[in-house]
Amino acid sequence: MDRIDKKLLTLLQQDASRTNADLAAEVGLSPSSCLRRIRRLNAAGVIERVVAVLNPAKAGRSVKAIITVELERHGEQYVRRFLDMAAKEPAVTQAYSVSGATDALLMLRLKDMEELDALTERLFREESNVARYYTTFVIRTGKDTTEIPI
Amino acid sequence: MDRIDKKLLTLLQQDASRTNADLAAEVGLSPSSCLRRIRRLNAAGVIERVVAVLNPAKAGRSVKAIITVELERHGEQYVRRFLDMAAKEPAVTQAYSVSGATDALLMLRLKDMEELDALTERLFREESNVARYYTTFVIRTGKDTTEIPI
DNA sequence: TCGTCGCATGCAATTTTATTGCACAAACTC
DNA sequence: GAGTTTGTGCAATAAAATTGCATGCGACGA
Repeated sequence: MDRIDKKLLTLLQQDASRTNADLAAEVGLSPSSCLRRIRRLNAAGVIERVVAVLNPAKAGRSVKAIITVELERHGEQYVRRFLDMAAKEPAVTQAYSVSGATDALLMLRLKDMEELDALTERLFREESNVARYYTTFVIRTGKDTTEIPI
Repeated sequence: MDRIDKKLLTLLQQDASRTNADLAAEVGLSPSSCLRRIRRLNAAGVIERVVAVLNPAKAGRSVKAIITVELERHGEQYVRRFLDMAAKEPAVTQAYSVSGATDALLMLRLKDMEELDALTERLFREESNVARYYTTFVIRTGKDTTEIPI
């Protein structure tokens, strides 16, 4: 993982649709050499996947909401069960168990409020071990990226 | 945006490194037709970008933290100013202003605790208009995806 | 210090993939 | 129902990725 690898990772995190020759020129390598580096990064699992990122509004998911959850029973297996259940929901994009006052945090991508209603209905029913939950809405997005500094 | 477009978007959100011919076969189109659809989705901005997603641990960023922030002055321009400042931090992957008891929420990708220390030092200095902030750590990740259901 | 080994590199040939022109068919408009 | 728009598949072409091979550089041990 030298300087060139890091540069490649930065560039690919910003735009993975560029041609290999283009990237090669930018990092100062030949296309073949550049390609071999990228393949190595792929094989090593540093690059986990290459994905298309959609415009949420144009994909009909403009509402972003965050739910913090306090469970009834806090044991590890209960937390895990809740996370598994939450992860199955397509509208849930992130599901974490967290330290602090609450047990879990969910990030949601919603079409409308009805969808939120239906979702909370499913996740927070009587038997679901949830003591309390707090819903907050994202008003403005200052930043939302998948890019990790290397 | 018919059934085929949606299927393409779903597939590309999961893996955008597949060949066009491969995708075309899966959705039941010819390569040329499939390519034109994808290009149309790109041009329309439905597909915002194509990016490489890294393995955080292998990229040396294993700590994920969430900071909720309460500002001193809550006016829109103050919130915006804070978000802009937060967005400039490479370790901040998501920065939102939110409804509810707090004003903003940040999602962080950190190398270690020192980095958190330095970051909070920068973001929450005396003059920064932050009244209070609460840091929580992600213990377990049940789900973390960029995929939006169509 | 010199020789050797391992590894990354660039070039050029090859293979694979993306792209385009074209003719045709379906849907939609007037 | 004629004309227009829009999408489609096929085949040719262009572009890109991939591979084999020879070279060069640095690390390591004799």
